[in-house]
Amino acid sequence: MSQIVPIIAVQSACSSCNLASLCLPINLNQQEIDILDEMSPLKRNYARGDYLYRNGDKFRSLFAIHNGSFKTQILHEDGREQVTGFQMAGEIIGLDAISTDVHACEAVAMESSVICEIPFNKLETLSREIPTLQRHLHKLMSREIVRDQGIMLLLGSMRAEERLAAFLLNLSQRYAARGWSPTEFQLRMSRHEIGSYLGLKLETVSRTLSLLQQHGMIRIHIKSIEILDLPGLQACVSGSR
Amino acid sequence: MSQIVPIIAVQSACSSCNLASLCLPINLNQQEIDILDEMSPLKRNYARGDYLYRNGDKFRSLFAIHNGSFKTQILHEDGREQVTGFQMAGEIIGLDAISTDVHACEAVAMESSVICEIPFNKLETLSREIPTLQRHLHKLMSREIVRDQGIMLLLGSMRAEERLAAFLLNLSQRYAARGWSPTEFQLRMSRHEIGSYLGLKLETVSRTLSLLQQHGMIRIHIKSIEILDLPGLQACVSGSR
DNA sequence: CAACGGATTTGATATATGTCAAAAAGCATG
DNA sequence: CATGCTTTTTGACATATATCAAATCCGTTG
Repeated sequence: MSQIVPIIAVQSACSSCNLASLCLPINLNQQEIDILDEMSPLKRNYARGDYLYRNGDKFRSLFAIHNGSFKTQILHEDGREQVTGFQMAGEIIGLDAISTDVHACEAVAMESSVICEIPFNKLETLSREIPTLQRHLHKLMSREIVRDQGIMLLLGSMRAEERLAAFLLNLSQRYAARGWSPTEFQLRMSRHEIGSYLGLKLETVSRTLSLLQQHGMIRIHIKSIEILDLPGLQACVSGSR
Repeated sequence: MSQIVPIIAVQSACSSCNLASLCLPINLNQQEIDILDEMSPLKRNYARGDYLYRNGDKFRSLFAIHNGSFKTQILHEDGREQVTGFQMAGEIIGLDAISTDVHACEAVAMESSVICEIPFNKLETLSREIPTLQRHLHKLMSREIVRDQGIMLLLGSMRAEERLAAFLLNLSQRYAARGWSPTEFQLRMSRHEIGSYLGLKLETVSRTLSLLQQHGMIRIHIKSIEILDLPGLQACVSGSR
């Protein structure tokens, strides 16, 4: 699942939260940074279970995750729901709402989190003045498209074991990109949520994780996971069929 | 699958192909239109099976389909492939390549087609000068994200019959939006390609279409399809489970 | 620390879809 | 228009995942 990449490049040292430093990390000159800082985006706390936005909410801002993590999900009229992503620090959510000025999905905090709100009107205005920012915004959106297509590949053509392997590798890479351990981390989401994301039932998720453990690929206990055999997982994903 | 919408609003009367008229249909004033026309995008013909771009090609332009239709697909290293979309007249492809400056998938003509090439550098420059165009580009990209998430929902939580119903409804809507019959049209793609798109094997696609026919929802013969019961198909998609 | 409720694991079984195979139908070619 | 190749349909059977159910584990709360 190499198509699934972190939404934005990672800031390991992000003390202050403003557009220039965290939300849109790019190389700008001082003058451009000053302009950005004037936006002084709002910073807000969210507790586990809080909604960042809901289906149908009016679109005003993009949201950069300062720290913590979120899940995004679509709700279908018949009650079906599909988790479309798990987002972590440094990633930006809300891009789907630009198309209709209304949020097409909902975002829920998976733990205590801090969010930078980026008013989209301001962002558009600024990106007309700062080509680097404009280009960055475009790449951001395009990367989301590529990520989604990677998930389509996963959902459309991988078996349960391959899906789980791809999922774990993706988490591993994103933790590594943040300077955290790529082999030992806590899953923030339940089996049910993993299942929804991967198009599997929670029992299948549980069974398949047990299987990967039996194969010596991982050690897992509830939410604690240790990856023992990264190349093995990669082979699993690439292992055709 | 109301999430899956046409990529851009449709131009029923598109005699000339330039940014102002077809490729990026929006409301601009005359001055803005003149600016756009200076771009005078290249117009080129493609035969069935021709590649518009391939995996790994350097990204330079977006492509607007003037007429005809294309499929886009991802190739996985192990030979797996996933059709990520079927595009028709008025839709824009290539957005995935912005993220890395390299095309992440390939686009193949499904019939004789005419393409308008839109140099992306010029588009970015122009969209800094024309806010309406900038907003339009953003909506274009966001709509692609929403579309992809709709497919994730389909692949992650629908059964074969529901997937086919959603697929047919989506085609129907897009044909209708172009002023063509929403209930009678030719499928441009093979059962294999439909299967790849919907995460099903071609035999399952064939069987399921036969089933929909038995239920009186459609009349299908090879590539000719007539939809007999639009509400029935809608109920099928929304019919939970 | 006991008790409760939700999450996870595991087992037994059901079912939807995949796989393999063959026939039929359609389409292109000489 | 006869031939051969590809696509589609249909059947029989295999298998991966879903479903239903129960036991266990875990975290929370009083």
